Amino acid sequence: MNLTTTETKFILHWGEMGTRWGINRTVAQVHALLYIAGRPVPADEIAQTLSVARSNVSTSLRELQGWGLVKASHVLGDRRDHFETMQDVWAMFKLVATERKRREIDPTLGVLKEAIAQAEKSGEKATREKLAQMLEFFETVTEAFEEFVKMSPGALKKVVKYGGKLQKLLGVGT
Amino acid sequence: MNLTTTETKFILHWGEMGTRWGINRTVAQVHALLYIAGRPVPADEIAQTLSVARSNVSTSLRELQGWGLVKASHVLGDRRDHFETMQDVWAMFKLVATERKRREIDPTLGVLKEAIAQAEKSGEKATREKLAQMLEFFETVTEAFEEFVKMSPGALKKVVKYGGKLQKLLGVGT
DNA sequence: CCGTTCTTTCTGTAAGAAGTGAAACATCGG
DNA sequence: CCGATGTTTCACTTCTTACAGAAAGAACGG
Repeated sequence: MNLTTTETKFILHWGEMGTRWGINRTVAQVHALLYIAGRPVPADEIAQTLSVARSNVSTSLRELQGWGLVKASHVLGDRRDHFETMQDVWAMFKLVATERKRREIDPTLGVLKEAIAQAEKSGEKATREKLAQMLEFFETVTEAFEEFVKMSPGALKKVVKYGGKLQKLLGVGT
Repeated sequence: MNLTTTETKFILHWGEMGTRWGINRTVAQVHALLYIAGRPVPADEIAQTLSVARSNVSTSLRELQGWGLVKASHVLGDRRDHFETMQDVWAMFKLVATERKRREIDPTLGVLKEAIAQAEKSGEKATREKLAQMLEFFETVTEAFEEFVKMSPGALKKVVKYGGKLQKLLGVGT
């Protein structure tokens, strides 16, 4: 697959973004490539296009499949696995966000709850209080987030549009 | 400073969380420590408590100050700088989120816009369209996010509480 | 000023993550 | 069942980042 300069620029940037958010550069690049391609691509073609080892692509694809971002598909007359990603950006985001919540936020909630119980038992009042505040924050944001990802993009846009008014309606200041 | 097991557990977990989100482990630990301490702490005490090099603490504090999360303060009769972090979790979150948006999302919007213009010029219709969708997504989410951080925690809770009803009110499905 | 205390910068080392290529493994057609 | 094709796993290398410790740099007290 031959990339135009535009496509290359996008893929490289996407890779950088990935690293900043704790996602492997190659993984992010593979995903970007599949998004741009918009069709099932065989692994070796990905490797060639991105100039990375075939094995590296294999690992990255497995990772992406683990996130539910990529699925394997097949093309008639071709034994090779092909891979494609969803073309709906909002759906992509939901997947990743939900999965990260599950993998990272939920365990954090657990740790906080445990720590609070422990602090309670050993009479560490100040620490207990701080952890409780943190827990409350996480719980609120988590719930808000869950409402958020339930929305359709259209709904989201309306909420943004009327956001200020809604806040007034609810009688809460900024 | 002597940490209880509860505090240690929290600080270690916070460090891990940091690494998963592209934040240096020590930086995150220092921040957690200051949050738990809830009072100005001198750098050498931080180093001792976390068992890291004094220089490492210095770098981490500088980083945290860059995020606006930590500020230096002074204690009468002590020449050493002391450092403290805000105790309001919501405020902390706002700071970090806003700053990350500035450092990472905004440049991404720029790259996308450039790439779209370029794709337009060179007639890459499909690519242009995909990038445009991505840009639209980012813009919508960014706006939503801006409404979000404007809210007080109280407002947020109400929105969560009435979230479903609001969506119905707006006539948008899930 | 000069010694003391505290802070930051810098350089080398160590730890960790990412990536390659070879080898093992699987699948399929004939 | 065997050769061909495609995929994954694994051991090793490379690259990056984090960290420690030394040295340099400030700030202050006397």
